[in-house]
Amino acid sequence: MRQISAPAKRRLVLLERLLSNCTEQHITSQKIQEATGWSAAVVRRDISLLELHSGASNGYPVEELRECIRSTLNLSLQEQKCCIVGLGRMGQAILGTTELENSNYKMVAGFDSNVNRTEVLKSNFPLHPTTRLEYVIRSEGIEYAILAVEKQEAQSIASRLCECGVKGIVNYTSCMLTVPSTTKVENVSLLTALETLSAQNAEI
Amino acid sequence: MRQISAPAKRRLVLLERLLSNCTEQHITSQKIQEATGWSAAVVRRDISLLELHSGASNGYPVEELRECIRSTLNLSLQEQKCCIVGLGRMGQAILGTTELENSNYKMVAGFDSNVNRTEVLKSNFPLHPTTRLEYVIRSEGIEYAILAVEKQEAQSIASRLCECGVKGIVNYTSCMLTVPSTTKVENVSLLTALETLSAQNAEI
DNA sequence: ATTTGTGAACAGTTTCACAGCG
DNA sequence: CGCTGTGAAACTGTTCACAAAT
Repeated sequence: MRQISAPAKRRLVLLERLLSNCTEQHITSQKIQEATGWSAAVVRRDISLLELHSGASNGYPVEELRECIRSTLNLSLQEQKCCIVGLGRMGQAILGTTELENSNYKMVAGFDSNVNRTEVLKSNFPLHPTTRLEYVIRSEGIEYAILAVEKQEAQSIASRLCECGVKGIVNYTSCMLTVPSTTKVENVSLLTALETLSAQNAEI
Repeated sequence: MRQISAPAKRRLVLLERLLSNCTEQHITSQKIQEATGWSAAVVRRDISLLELHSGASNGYPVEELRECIRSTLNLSLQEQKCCIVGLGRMGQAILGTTELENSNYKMVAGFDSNVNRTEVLKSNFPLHPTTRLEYVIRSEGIEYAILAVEKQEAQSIASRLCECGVKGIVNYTSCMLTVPSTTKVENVSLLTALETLSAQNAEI
């Protein structure tokens, strides 16, 4: 067997985040159950798909497990290039984030259709007018985009991003994007997240 | 039948977002398939769980369907109160967001452990030192929290939020939170989202 | 002794295919 | 007559329970 289902992949990504803050040397499926709420059986099944085979009578070695998740799920590739499109309030907050330091993701470009912003804002990487989107993404080989534009622009920018081969979009807008199956979308808008929480709490 | 699965709820929330930007009067399951990538059969099954029963030979009436999703999934309740904890770069961006205007969510409080921030920052709702978290959440009846604090504080603040009965947390930190099953978490950190995209793109 | 790894049973979700309805 | 709604089948994911490993 060597086929990791989508739900298992999502859990493994979160497990890797959990392990990154873990101070113990070893961790058992039981401990992971307590921390995450997933059953110990599902945890063991997920991890077995990684073909780690070093879990023993004292549980999984934390660092080894973490490294195994990272390599299997392509979380350890060197320098995956990202860009941010839309430099309004949200985009500016992301510009200055330190969250990607020490990660494999590197922000290499920002875009906004308002040239005033691209000229005035300060950042560690170049800011361009949105007209240069295709050129910069192709020449830099950017694989991931963070979408933080106004609602009205969201779908058209998303389509342009897909067109130039971006593999994934982190969608900070509350619009549902239509994209080809070659591009993946993660919806992280505040409104969508709140509505998802409400829906989960609705007992039906 | 009257049991909506978690994946179906997630899809319905996104479908509601799609409908909110839809200009047509009617929409068919086939059209929804083209926009979302979900199969027409799964769309019909999801919608059938709502017991709308007004789909006809020209598809579902958009406004009626949208309202039905909203009422079934508790998206139409009046004024669900939210607060934001952590007023750093990300928190400040959320402070000023207009995304929740015209929604049922109302931001009513902000918290930060740095009193300088709570005194200096401008906002349409009161900002408090984090020591007042429990008091304000309980007295205001706040149900949802947006977590945008530093990594080190994330788990302890999350536990305090659960303790005072918050039903859902939108987690902007890249930490995996351990919470009781009475509180739901949506992880929307940039790093987690990027890693989830990479994992989906890894062919295993 | 404790914990993993995994066949086999089970539960849940999606797809198929078509009857029934507007 | 096109489109929904839904049994039944197919598939996917989860849980159980225990043999294997250290």
